[in-house]
Amino acid sequence: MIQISNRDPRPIYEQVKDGLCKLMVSGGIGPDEKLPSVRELASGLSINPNTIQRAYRELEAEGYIYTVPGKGAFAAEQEATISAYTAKLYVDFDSACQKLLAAGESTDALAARIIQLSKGESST
Amino acid sequence: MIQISNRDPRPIYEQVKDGLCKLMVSGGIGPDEKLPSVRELASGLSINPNTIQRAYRELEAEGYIYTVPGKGAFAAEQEATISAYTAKLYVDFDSACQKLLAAGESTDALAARIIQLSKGESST
Amino acid sequence: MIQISNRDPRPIYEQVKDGLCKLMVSGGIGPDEKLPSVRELASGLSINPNTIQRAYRELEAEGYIYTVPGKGAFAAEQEATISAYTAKLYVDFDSACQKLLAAGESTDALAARIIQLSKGESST
Amino acid sequence: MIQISNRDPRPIYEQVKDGLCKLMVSGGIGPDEKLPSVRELASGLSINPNTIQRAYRELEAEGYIYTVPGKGAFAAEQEATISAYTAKLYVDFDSACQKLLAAGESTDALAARIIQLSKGESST
DNA sequence: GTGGTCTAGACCACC
DNA sequence: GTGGTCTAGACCACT
Repeated sequence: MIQISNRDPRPIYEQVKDGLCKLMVSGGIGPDEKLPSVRELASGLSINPNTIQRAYRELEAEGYIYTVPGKGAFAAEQEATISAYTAKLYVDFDSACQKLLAAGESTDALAARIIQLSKGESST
Repeated sequence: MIQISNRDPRPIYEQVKDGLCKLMVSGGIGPDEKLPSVRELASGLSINPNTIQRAYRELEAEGYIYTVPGKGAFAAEQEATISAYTAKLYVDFDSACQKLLAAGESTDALAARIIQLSKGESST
Repeated sequence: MIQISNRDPRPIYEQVKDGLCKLMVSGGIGPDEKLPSVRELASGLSINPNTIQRAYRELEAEGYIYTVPGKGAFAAEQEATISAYTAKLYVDFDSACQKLLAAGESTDALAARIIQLSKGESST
Repeated sequence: MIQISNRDPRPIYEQVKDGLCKLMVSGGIGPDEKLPSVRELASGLSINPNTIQRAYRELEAEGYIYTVPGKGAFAAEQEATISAYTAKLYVDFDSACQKLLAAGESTDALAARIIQLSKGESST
């Protein structure tokens, strides 16, 4: 369910973090549900376990998950997770909007595009 | 007129490219107008000339400017420049929107935020 | 396997690009096969690593190779590579032919010369 | 009659040399005919006279023209001029052919292309 | 003066 | 180990 691409300029561990975040936010992984183990995910995605480890470590530091030594990693409460995640997304959103507005695009054009996107949501 | 920040995770040459693009798109530099020379901009921004040159080289490869050896670099025709630039910006915009929509945000919330952004627009 | 000559008026990074292209087109390097690392090739050819890296960067920008940070550079799919490469070569070919025809040479003379060249073909 | 382009990567003086050679070879300028003066050509092409001067200097060194101090520059005998010029062109032609043959193109394909070029000689 | 290339060597991020 | 960025400084070609 997590997509890793070498053509993506982002480092692998970030792609892993992003994939797990999406799963937790969209409900694919509920609160307090166990995440796949490092080894499991590593072999499943054909990625070095160290890379997965780093993703988990950072996710924990950012509060998205908590790990119980000897048991594994678990999704944190969704409320906090979601609000933190969407806050991050809004940073990118604001940046993109401001650049487009500065480039002369109208607010109506952007709003129309959003509606269009919400309908034909297919790729990516 | 171009802002360089080492807190920005992007490499310096990309920040320079972005700054110049903005200037050309917003009309700060008209078509066929001369851009600052490599050395000039380098000393102005306290950046190594090689770094500036890389920005110029890539801008030329992407069609934003054309350079005449011995004379300097000049802005290309705006039509192509602007459409290519906004197309790029829309890629980021679409990506941000899709993630937010996937995270459960409503189209109305995004549209409202755009209007809010268009009002409190401070810097270019 | 790559020949660099300072008698060649072309910059070194172009000679490197050309050499690598030839290798990939002729099958010396198959699709998805790993290219020599930047440092390796640099020391092998007694060239500064920065110069090699520029060649790699441009080859990637032109779609001939793709590079995975931390892993190395790999040859792209051959189909696109070959067609793009021969298209480039035909540009030079056409230009040379047109000049010769304009200078009064006959098509038969050129055709005969091609056959002659195809026989006395020595190096790759 | 001479075309100068900033988009052409070749230096201006080479483009001027090339333009004059073509004129002499194609008969636009007959043997012992006077070439335009440096100043004349410079103002006509909106080019620095130094650049024209360099083109003339090199053409003389290569035997294409001869200059009579106080009188101007004149085209040399056509025989020698043409053979030297076509010899140069054949170097490019051979190089282009060899690369294409090495890339797997057939001699027939090249011969066919030449005939095609000789008919629809329009652009460039 | 301009841009273009090259070298040398350092530092960083990722795997 | 890998590629990516940046600096410093030199040299060349063109105008």
